Amino acid sequence: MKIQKPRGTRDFLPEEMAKRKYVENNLRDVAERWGYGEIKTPTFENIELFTLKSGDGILGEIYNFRDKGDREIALRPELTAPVVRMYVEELQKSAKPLKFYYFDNCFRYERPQKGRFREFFQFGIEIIGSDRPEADAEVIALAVEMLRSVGVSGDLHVGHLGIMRTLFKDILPEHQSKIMRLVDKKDDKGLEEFLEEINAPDEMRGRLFRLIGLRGINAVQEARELVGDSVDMDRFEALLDLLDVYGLEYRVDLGIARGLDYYTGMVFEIYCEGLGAQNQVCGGGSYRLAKLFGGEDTPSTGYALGFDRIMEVCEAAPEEKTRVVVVCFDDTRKEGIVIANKLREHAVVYIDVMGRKFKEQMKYANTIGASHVVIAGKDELEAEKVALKDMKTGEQEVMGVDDVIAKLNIT
RNA sequence: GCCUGGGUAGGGUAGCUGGUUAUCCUAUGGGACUGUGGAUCCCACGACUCGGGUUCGAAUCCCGACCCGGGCCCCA
Repeated sequence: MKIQKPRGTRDFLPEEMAKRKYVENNLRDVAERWGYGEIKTPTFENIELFTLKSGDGILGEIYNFRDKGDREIALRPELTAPVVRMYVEELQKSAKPLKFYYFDNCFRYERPQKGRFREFFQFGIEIIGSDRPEADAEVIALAVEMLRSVGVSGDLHVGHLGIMRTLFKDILPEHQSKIMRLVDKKDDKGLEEFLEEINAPDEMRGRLFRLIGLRGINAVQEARELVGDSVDMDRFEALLDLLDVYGLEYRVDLGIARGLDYYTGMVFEIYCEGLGAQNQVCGGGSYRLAKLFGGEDTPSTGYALGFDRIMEVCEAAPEEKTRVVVVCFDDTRKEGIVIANKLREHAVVYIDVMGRKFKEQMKYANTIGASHVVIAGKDELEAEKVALKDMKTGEQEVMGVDDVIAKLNIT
């Protein structure tokens, strides 16, 4: 029986890897230019790192195992928690803000479907140490810029959890989180029923429903009327102001709840067409996790891009490289290798390793789409030259290897 | 975990109202061609996802598992 890759995993062949690498490099480049430094955390962590903030309920979605030292280990299901762990463990006293980016694989035990795999890739950034609107705005602008750099445009939705939370500060925390979940799902009916069930005050109910329905430019003003003035309101307004400075198009959506418990302030999501049910390519917000992991309370903001989903929708592709095939004969194979090596300093060079005859080598050059063939035959070599053939035009010319290099660099 | 569609050589397919050696295209390796590619011809390679059941006989019908696609749940 043939061995197959595990469910929800993928192999990436050279052609696709070239494209993925290209997109990855573009994202990296943007992150670097904005002053973010790359970090790498372990592929697996102690499982508490992930259960601490989300409870045991998430165990069903985590790849976990007990190692030989009887430690409970989890393959990382996301990267925000590891980054904060790293910060708490070794960077708490560093100059703020800390700005990191990462690109790595994550694992979740879920039913695979379009844009969702059990091993998937996230490209994300975190900025640690600032709770100011400037940090929030920079993060959002960076997300949009990254997507733009690979030719992806999406709908940006921006919200703020602090505003909604002021509405039900008197409600039990577990009820709050259930409400957030329902809000995030846009399940108005379920929300109505739940509010009924926990006997929420009528007055609060009405305000909540009006709040999560708020959209567009007047949303802030209306929200202010609904929940009153607060630091969060001011910050949110300042944030929107800054988003205008960045020249971003966005939609205020106070109904974003992100389904997660740890976000505390600004939250945002970016959606794309053409991805079916999994249309979110980016999600993030500001949070306070450091304290939970045993550090000082520290504000942070970040997001993760769904790299695989970006690959689904992005058209960007690397330029085709110039390929050159060195063709030789049985009596010139060694000379061919030397010439190929010299040319490799300037181009992508192939040389026969199949023991093929001259004609077959030409054929191979054609199949791989070589732009040029360098023929190293006895006659040419005796004159210290080779023949350069242009595969498009069919023209051929005898010249020295240095001339070949010069010629290839021009075209 | 649930609902739904599907699984035949590396890729794409025919067969699927059960019945010889499972069809064709393409790709790949080799040859016709010994210093000039894309064409043609020939040869080779290579598949019924797995397991059980029904049957004299299963790629074909039934059940289960696995995997893929779409949707739900979930999405830290």
